[in-house]
Amino acid sequence: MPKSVISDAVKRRLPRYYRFLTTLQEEKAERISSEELSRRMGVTASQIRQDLNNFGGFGQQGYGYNVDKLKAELGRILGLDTPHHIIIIGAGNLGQALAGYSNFQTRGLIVKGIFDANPSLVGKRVGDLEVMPMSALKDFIRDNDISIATLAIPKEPAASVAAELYGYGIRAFWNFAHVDLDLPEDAVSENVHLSDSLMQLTYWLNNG
Amino acid sequence: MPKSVISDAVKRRLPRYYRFLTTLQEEKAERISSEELSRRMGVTASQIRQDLNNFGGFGQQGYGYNVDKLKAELGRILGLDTPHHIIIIGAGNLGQALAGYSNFQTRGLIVKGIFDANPSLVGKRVGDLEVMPMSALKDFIRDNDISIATLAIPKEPAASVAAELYGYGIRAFWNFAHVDLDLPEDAVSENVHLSDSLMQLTYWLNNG
DNA sequence: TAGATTGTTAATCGATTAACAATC
DNA sequence: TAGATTGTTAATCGATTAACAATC
Repeated sequence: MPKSVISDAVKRRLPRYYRFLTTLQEEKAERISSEELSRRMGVTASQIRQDLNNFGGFGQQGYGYNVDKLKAELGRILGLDTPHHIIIIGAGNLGQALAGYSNFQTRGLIVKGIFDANPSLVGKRVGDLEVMPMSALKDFIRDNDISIATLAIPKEPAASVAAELYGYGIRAFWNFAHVDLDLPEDAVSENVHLSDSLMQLTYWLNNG
Repeated sequence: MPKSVISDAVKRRLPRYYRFLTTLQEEKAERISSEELSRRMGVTASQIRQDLNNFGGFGQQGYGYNVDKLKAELGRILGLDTPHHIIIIGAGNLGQALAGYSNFQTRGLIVKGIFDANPSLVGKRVGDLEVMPMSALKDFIRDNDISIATLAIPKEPAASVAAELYGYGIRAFWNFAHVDLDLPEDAVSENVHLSDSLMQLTYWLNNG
């Protein structure tokens, strides 16, 4: 199903479609037209149809899209139909917050472990997890089928920690460290640079 | 200085330039050419020059860009030369983590207060702040020159809380609630939808 | 069937890249 | 001055929107 190449812009819109479909489902809507969805989402109907047709013809002429079916298709495309096991590196405030983020569980995203290099944090309870030392990483990743590592650590250790995790087989990095990771070709990172995001607001406050 | 209209794509790249300039400064680099910067950042030199020239000619032919000057200019454009006062709504894990986020202070972003609707959290110490009740919002905003409100709350109350804050004069919203805010024209929100971001990774794991 | 709405091709728009004259 | 590198215009590329034939 991944035909030719899907542009990054399209990929980044998929979770938003998924979110609106979830809302429609909660409203017990059975079907939705691209026209009606476009009004709700504030994008063009044309874009919705183009985006979806990158992955297949999920609609039906004269009818529109079946809400349940389309949501299931999007979930499948987004990889939400199979569970993913996640670890968090860094048990500071942010790491702890992410460990308890309830939105994940509902999407098959399971936080299996949390680690910290600081011995004084090791053993601390975080939700129903216990902070583990970095020395436990290798075995834990192997034994728990971990596919995503979250980096909730300062920028200085980020590169070497990422390299270590790569060595243990991790290929997907969710990076909150304020630095861009330089990873091998077969790995990918999604950056959440919080201060970059906040600067969009200070920019706007400054430049109207 | 905000000539014509700056595209969103350009605006979103500015913090990344700023970050690389900071690194160059730490390396005591005095000047940088668009060519050398392009190599470091993995973008084209042409794009760098185009982007910067939206705001003015900060370089010099035959020399390149002065690191200190360019960083200062970018900081000014991003509104980092004047302090911004921020409040955080929601003193859960995420709100607390954001309250303690040290990257902000260095950029003139000052967290002045944190609020929660849950009475059992009110009075709790978070760093050197104390959680305040929602009833204190109005006066606090007026007395502390608050320009940005961070929403670290569930999606259900997000719309009404944003409306309340708008009523108190807030025009910039940093939104972590998993919903898109519908704000009046003269306000702006920057969304940080964490699970949307994580889904970029599950997508990738699924579709290579 | 007729009406509605998709899937898809074509047209437009905007963003990125290339090229080069201006100039330090 | 000659060499280097910007600022900026022109060319290309890609993404968005419009249009409409296909079809449920």
